[in-house]
Amino acid sequence: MSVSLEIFGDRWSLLIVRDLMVRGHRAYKEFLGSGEGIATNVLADRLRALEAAGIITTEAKEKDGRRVNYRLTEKGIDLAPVLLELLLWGAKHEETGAPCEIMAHMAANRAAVLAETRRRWSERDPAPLLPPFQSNPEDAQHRPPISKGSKSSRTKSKQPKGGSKP
Amino acid sequence: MSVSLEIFGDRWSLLIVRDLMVRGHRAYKEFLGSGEGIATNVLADRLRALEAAGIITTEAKEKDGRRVNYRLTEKGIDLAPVLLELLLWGAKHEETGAPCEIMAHMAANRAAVLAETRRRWSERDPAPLLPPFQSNPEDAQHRPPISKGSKSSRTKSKQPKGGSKP
DNA sequence: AAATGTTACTTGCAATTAGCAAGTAAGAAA
DNA sequence: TTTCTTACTTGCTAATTGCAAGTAACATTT
Repeated sequence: MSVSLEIFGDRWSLLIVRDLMVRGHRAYKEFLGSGEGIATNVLADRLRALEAAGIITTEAKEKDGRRVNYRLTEKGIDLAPVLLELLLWGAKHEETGAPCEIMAHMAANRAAVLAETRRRWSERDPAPLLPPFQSNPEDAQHRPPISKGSKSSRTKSKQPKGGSKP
Repeated sequence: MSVSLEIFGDRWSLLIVRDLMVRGHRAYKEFLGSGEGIATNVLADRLRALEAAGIITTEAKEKDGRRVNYRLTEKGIDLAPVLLELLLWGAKHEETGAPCEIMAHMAANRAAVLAETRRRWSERDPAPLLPPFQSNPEDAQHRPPISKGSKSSRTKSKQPKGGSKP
């Protein structure tokens, strides 16, 4: 466990993995604008570290030569149970903005949620499994039930406090 | 999740929780000598933060007035699934010194392991569930199979590299 | 083709945090 | 009464983080 925590024992690494896994993030700027505001140098550093640890890969492909595609490896997608338990723990014990019907469903159907997560990964399904939940529901614009996402068309607002935090 | 990672999104907090949960740690110096070598000021800070987050409690009781007893709260013991998945992930993907029969057993019997962990917590069972695994097996002195521990009678060797890391 | 915009980063610097060694106060043991 | 233990704190240095401002490579617009 201490070896594992050397890799993602920090504020950001697991959030990056979560963004890859449950939101549909592929590109650098998507992580940058991802709610909680990681600094760009730290993001670059974490992506490098995650790649070095074999948790993500970076493919510079696609027709647009600027863009880089980040993707989870098998080792990375195997973190899904950890992320799920962390999400459920947070939903139970901290006030996240996560709707409790969804959380109850995920808690009762862990295996199905994990299977769906892995399916989305292997099929490169780009739709987010979960949207970014808002802490204060009045500024949530449209929240789909599950796996039918608002395509993450988020403005680049900085959200200095009380931002999204599933 | 980002709220949760604000609490234990660092190198040490989850290791402290693990020491409380699966090794039998109660006292300050036990954490200090716990293999991976946390600095004393950082340990004091993390214990304070974990207490503030409601994950552990500190009782200054016991007949010896110097000693402080650290203990997981319900919220803290609810982290068991997260820790278990992290342990299993590490055993699968990183070379921890964890014997793979034990890991296979835990992977196949998650519910039983979690039930036993919670039982030990509620009954204040002080015996370690898992010993500190060694990376290089030649300096492992005696490794019990499961939940029948070597009472953590460890020398206070500093283990500067390649130490114990379940 | 030139100018402008995008994307994925660096670089430099201030502020926070981690790590180390050395204390110290309260209590217990010799 | 001295010495030992335990759970810390304090001071200092080194590393890490966060912010703002670049920059190189490509793409798009005019």
